[in-house]
Amino acid sequence: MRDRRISESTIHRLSHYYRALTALEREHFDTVSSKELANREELTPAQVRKDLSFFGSFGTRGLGYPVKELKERIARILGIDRFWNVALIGVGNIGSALVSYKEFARQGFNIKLLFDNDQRKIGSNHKGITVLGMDDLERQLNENKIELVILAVPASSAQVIVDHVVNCGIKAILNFAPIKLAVPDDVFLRTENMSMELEYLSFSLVNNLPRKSDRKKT
Amino acid sequence: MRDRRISESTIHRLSHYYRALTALEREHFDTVSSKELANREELTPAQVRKDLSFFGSFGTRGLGYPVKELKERIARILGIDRFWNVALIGVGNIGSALVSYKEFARQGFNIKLLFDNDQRKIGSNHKGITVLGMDDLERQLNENKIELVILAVPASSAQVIVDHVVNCGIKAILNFAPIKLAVPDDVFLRTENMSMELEYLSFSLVNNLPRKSDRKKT
DNA sequence: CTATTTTCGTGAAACGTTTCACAACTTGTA
DNA sequence: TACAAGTTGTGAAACGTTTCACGAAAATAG
Repeated sequence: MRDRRISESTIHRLSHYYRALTALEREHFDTVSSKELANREELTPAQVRKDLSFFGSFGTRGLGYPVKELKERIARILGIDRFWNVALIGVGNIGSALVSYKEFARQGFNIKLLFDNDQRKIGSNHKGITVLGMDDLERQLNENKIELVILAVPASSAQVIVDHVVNCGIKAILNFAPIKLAVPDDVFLRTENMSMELEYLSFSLVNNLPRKSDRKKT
Repeated sequence: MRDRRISESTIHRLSHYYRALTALEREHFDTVSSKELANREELTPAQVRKDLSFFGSFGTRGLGYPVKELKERIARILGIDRFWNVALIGVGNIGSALVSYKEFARQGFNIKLLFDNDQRKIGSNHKGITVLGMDDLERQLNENKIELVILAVPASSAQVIVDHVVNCGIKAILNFAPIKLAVPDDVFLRTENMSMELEYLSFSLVNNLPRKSDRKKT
């Protein structure tokens, strides 16, 4: 074992492989070559092999990779071979869309609790979940063993709320507010900035950037 | 300055600079140093300078960069110094959230048209926009001079619909379906995969991945 | 059984990006 | 004017990622 650090891009590509393998399984393929896997996600065979070899070799020379085993293995690496209890804070436009977003549930992310600090929303019901007030946050997160929090609040209140969430002991946060949030070093924070990709498109249009691929790097 | 190709990461960082500069302008700063700009978006001063120098030098040695000019310049580079006519296809959970997403409008992306192929949704109203049927797509896109399409349809129908959109002459598409779409080389396509960041978080939690700031050498 | 084909796994090479380090320039002070 | 402090712009070095190329292994055909 040489350099034991895994890059962000590799992890993101694992998500792609997982997606492709799910399709391959549905199509009843037993094995898949690095070439086929690469084609499906617009990568190169060498990159697929490098990525997968990072976690040990489970391909068979002359044949390829076993679809089912590889899929399970990647699920385990990504931590989606289990269920995650998720709380969602902010039941506005984005928030209420995310409650119903089936892809999350499909990957094992179960939104168990909803929070908002708008009195008019507290007590209301979304997909069978009752919206709670923020004062109850810590007790509810603990009692429901929440490990992951999705933040869909306005940028203006995001930092205050993320501080509160961090104080409750949460170690992983997905932020949808278009703002840079500060968290302690032991908390994992990822920010989903939906305008950024639109800006990338407008940049491409005005600069006539020749296309390389559809994939994101960071 | 020899290599004339701009990297995807640089473009994404421009979005970050733009965001920071918007805040700095609001805080009435006239100039900003690469150091300050870097701090605000958790980058390094050298990287900020390299990125900005790529588009010509507009900083002043000893002083920094002029906030207002730099912001305008980046807006021009990103193509957000103007308005874009946008159509949104698929008025489901995600789609209807995006109609109300203020950040888009703030950056000049005006959602002008809504489409869906569900008879029950056609004719309904979202934020003052009437949902149209898909058979009217080409005429409506042309008449309204739509340059950019956001796709918020189920993965199962995404490819068919993107083909239709491409046939209408659209050259830039933002896809929210968690699937790899095929488009001709002259069409810009970006895919927003919201599960991917959740998967990254679950990976981080199960692998206790040290954050970048932890690995920085002192 | 042997030859041919397929495909993996991986060190090395190529390529790309970030950081370093410093000359050059601007501002401010006296 | 002279000098100190601050900051850019940029080659060069360091670092990181992707691609190449090929040996090894397995499958397949004859």
